Amino acid sequence: MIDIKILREHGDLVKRACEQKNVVLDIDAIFELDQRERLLTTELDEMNRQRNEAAKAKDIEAGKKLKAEGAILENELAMIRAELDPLLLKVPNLPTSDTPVGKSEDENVVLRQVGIKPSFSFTPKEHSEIGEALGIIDTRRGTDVAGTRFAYLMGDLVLLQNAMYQFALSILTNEATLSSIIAHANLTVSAKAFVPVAPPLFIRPDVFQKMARIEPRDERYHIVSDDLYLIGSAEHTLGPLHMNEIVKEADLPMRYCAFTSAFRREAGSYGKDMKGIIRLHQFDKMEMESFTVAEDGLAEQNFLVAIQEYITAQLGLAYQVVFCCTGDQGDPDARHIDIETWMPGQDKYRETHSADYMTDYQARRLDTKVKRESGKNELVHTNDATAFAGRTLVAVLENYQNEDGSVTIPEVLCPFMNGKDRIIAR
RNA sequence: GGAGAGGUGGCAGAGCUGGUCGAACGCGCAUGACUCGAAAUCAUGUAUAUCCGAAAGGGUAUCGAGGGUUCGAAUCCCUCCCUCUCCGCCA
Repeated sequence: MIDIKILREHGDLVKRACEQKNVVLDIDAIFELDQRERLLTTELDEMNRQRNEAAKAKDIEAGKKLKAEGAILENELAMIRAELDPLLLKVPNLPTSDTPVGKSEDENVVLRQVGIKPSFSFTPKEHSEIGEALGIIDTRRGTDVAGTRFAYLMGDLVLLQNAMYQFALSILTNEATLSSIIAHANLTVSAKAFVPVAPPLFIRPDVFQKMARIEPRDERYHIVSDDLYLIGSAEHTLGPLHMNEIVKEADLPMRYCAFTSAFRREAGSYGKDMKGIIRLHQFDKMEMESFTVAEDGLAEQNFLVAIQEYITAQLGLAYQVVFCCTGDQGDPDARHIDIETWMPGQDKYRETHSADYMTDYQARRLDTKVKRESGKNELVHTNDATAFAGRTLVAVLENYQNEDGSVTIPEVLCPFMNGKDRIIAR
């Protein structure tokens, strides 16, 4: 949730943010409601003070009168809050000042392109064709058993995914490696290692709401019998890890990573990316999540991007770093950066990673705070970012394909392939 | 799933025959005294949010969450959430 004080004092900023993020919201109306809410609250506080006095004096008559009057105020307040709260939840986070302004993803800005696209002496195939031919991707059976947008990953592709997981873990839990990434990216952040986590894949609606990720609900799987949602990313249950806690400043940054399945209904993307495993209802992904003090949040995001770049580069993949414009940001995001990896079979860059910086937007509702050295409590800042996802497998299949239909394993993954050959072949 | 017990401040733990309870005592923590220094000891302080105030300070709300009874609720009632114990089932 946005800081209500920003809305009070800098309504223009909030209005501009809404406009830039394509959020239609009557900020003036929210402001009005808030003003009335504050006024009534002050009034009610004063009335309660009198009530408390009457109660202390055991003045039953005065108490009865004040109670009746208070009930009217309380009613009025409840009505205003019922109107105000849902509106406040819809107020998006403010984009950082360096975020490019734009209506849609078409106006995203490519920050840099890194790596060399592979050249082929033949026409490279799409991953779906390669994978189905090798028997490592089976969408037909996936569809038969679970429906459209489900697939079986088989054999060496599962080993490859596992290798990717091991590889990512070896980076994220190693402070020396993280230090060198930091030095390489010219950043000044802590090299503290990530704590690997196996988080719940289910989340309660109220917590999901606090993460500001429950919307769009069409996109979420809801288990009605237990009123639980399936997570769409490990972020959803990593972010609330310190809900209702006040952590020590010395404990920050706190960094976590988790390799989990992610569930998405893909509502509204019918007919898009129907081939292969680029857009499934269920896919596996390794996510990074971090909690920092406010002033370190931005550098932390740059650090997470640096890790993403490192992983992608180590895999020998060409990629571009894209600064997502305001119109392509999520509501809770202040700064959103994507990594798009070159997919030769599709002849284009495709999003494989994203890195979101939420400032204190999520922490406010989660009530995750840090006790600063000064003794003051402040909201923490949160960041989340992909380490690798199912789409990284797609990139490997397309970039490492050979003319005979086989696929070479990227060198850095070989130590994690359980002694398998360097080639995935039929 | 069945039966029972319980959720109080950073921790531990009273209060729960309604009023003097934002809440005892202890531990921890902070500051000060003592000390060459430390330990021990003593003194003082030590929840969160919000409003008023330059500050000191004060008001209000919060004893799992929400609602109710009452002039007055941590204490009584209802609903929900969670934890623990026993039985059953199970990877």
